[in-house]
Amino acid sequence: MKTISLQEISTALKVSKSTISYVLNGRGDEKRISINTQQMIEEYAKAHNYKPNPLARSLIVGKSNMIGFVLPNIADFFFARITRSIEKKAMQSGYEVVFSSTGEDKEREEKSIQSMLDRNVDGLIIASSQKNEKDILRLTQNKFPMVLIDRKYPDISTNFVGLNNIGGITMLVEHLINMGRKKIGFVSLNMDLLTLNERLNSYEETMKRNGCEVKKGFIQQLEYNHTDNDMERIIKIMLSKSIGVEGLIFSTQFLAADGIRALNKMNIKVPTDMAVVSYGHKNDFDLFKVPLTAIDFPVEEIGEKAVDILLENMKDINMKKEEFYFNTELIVRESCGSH
Amino acid sequence: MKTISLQEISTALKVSKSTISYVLNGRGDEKRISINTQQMIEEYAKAHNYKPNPLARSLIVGKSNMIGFVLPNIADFFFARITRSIEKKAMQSGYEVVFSSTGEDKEREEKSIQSMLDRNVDGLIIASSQKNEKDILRLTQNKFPMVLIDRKYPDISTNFVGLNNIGGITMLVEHLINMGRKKIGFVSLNMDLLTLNERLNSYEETMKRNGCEVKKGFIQQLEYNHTDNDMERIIKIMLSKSIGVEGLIFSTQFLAADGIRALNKMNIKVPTDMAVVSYGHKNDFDLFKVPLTAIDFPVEEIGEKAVDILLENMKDINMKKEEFYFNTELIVRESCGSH
DNA sequence: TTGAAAGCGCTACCAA
DNA sequence: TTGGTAGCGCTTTCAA
Repeated sequence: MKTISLQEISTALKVSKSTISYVLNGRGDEKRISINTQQMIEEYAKAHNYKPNPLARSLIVGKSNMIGFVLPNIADFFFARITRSIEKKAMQSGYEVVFSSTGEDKEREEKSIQSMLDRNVDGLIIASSQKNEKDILRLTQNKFPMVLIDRKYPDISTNFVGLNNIGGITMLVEHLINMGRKKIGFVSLNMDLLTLNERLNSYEETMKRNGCEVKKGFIQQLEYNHTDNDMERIIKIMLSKSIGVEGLIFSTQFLAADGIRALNKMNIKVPTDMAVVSYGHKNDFDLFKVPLTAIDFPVEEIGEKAVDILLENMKDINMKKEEFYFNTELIVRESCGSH
Repeated sequence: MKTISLQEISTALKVSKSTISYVLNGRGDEKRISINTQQMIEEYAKAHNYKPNPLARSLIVGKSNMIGFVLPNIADFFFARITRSIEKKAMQSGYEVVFSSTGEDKEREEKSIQSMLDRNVDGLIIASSQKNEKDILRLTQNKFPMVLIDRKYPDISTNFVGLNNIGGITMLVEHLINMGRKKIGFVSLNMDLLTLNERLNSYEETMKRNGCEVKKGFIQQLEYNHTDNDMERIIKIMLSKSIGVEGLIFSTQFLAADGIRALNKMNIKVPTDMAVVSYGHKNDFDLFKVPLTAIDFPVEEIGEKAVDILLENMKDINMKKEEFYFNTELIVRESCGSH
């Protein structure tokens, strides 16, 4: 299990540790170590499969070759895909990734960040709970290399990679209107996330701009941990005579799937009785009873871009903050009627 | 960014580092440090939010409070869910998790394992590529705490948590037979994984046991990175007159979704023209055009059980190897006809 | 009841 | 061109 240490190869080769360290760190020429010793050392190291102890090294140089990724939940497919792309991209530059799920909890997010800092990560990618202004501010002020993804703090200027929510929702609303629906409901989560708020605001604005009234009851917000019953309840409300919604926008792909499940159970015909669209895409939307029209967006790309910016930031502590928004794409299927 | 160090609190309090270390590690009474100094130290530490540097500590004690999880791909929903459950369970015992995706690649798996070992992880959970016998053997021989999940080496005795594949496939075959289908095809991946082989063998045995012939062409294996066309091609083959399959078992949930996609495209009616079942479940199978009958299994539980066994193993290096198989559950929907 | 000092494995400075 | 040595922040042995 143990790997050979600098000390051991030093005594074996009768060469000082420092010399070996220089050579193995590619500073042999710079330090003008003779070509012979260099070769000897390198051969021995390779032959004995020497790997420097990253802990010892990290302790002294203050770096770790690790990037930390703090996210709400690794079991969320959206974040799992981002994680993979971060990992891939980071690996290409010789970095490893440590991650930690926070469950949208402030304390756990604080702990995760601190723990990664303690482990000397060289940079941080954070999909924050948006309840942890303190740490984000602290990191920013200390010029610690960091990029936020998906979740942003409006009052703090940071690197950020996210989605063009406004464009996406606009497409959705206008698609529904084009399909002849004017009374459009909006189902979201009651979490205070900027990304969700942007979607809601964009819905309201686009409705107004198109001369569609947003009646009381058109907007419904569910708990993050809602049940099937909760979903049925709010759909029932929106279908009631006084409200009479004819089209439904779900603000996340998970809500959309839950919504379809409820509609099926309540025997409400899509798209005849109710047109449905989803902000966010799932792999099997095309296989649904009524294939679902949805906004898709680049997921892997978010992670890749975040790593790009982070690496830049690691090179240049004082770099200008960069914000990047990916555009979304409307995938039209059959859930709003024939097209 | 920097946190206070032992040295700093030592000079501030005029107490030696060792004393402080003892107290802060809960060995104050054992070392018979006076209650006064103990209190003083603890208060000061709390007030200044002292956190021992995990790197320095790890370097000396050879432990890290981290569990390593090596897996094929974090973007695979199955593994993402397991990762989350491992993380949750580990956290309850004060451990953090580092993970690494290997992409089913032997070299990358070796590297990941070595890197985790170098970082002094206290134990390893591995969903191996099954191409890395060498490391698994080495770890076993060195009595390094480890548990394998999902992927197993038949020739090496290790801790293991997996699925009762045989039971699951048996249910699937017999369900199809009960629904009146005798000519049943089996679609799998051409990867040499024990878990996949078990499913294939179980299919053949159950067919035989029930007096159903497994004709040439009944068994089809696709590349891991197959295209939609590949899937259509093999379905076409199985549907050809000479073979004439009436029911299809897909050996993973991903294959099943791809298969349904192909059947839809080819305009083959499920279940009339073709009954379909999936070994493995996806969240939205119930929302499909024809809700899909599938084998479901506990996913989170695999991770939890793995952590349980690993913690045991970390406590007792010489513990008897434990193998655990979770039973699967048949969820009957409509893809094999009315029930 | 407490402290001094060694040492984990490495890097980096200063000497030689 | 190379080596000695200090020190990263901590734990642990031995001495006081």
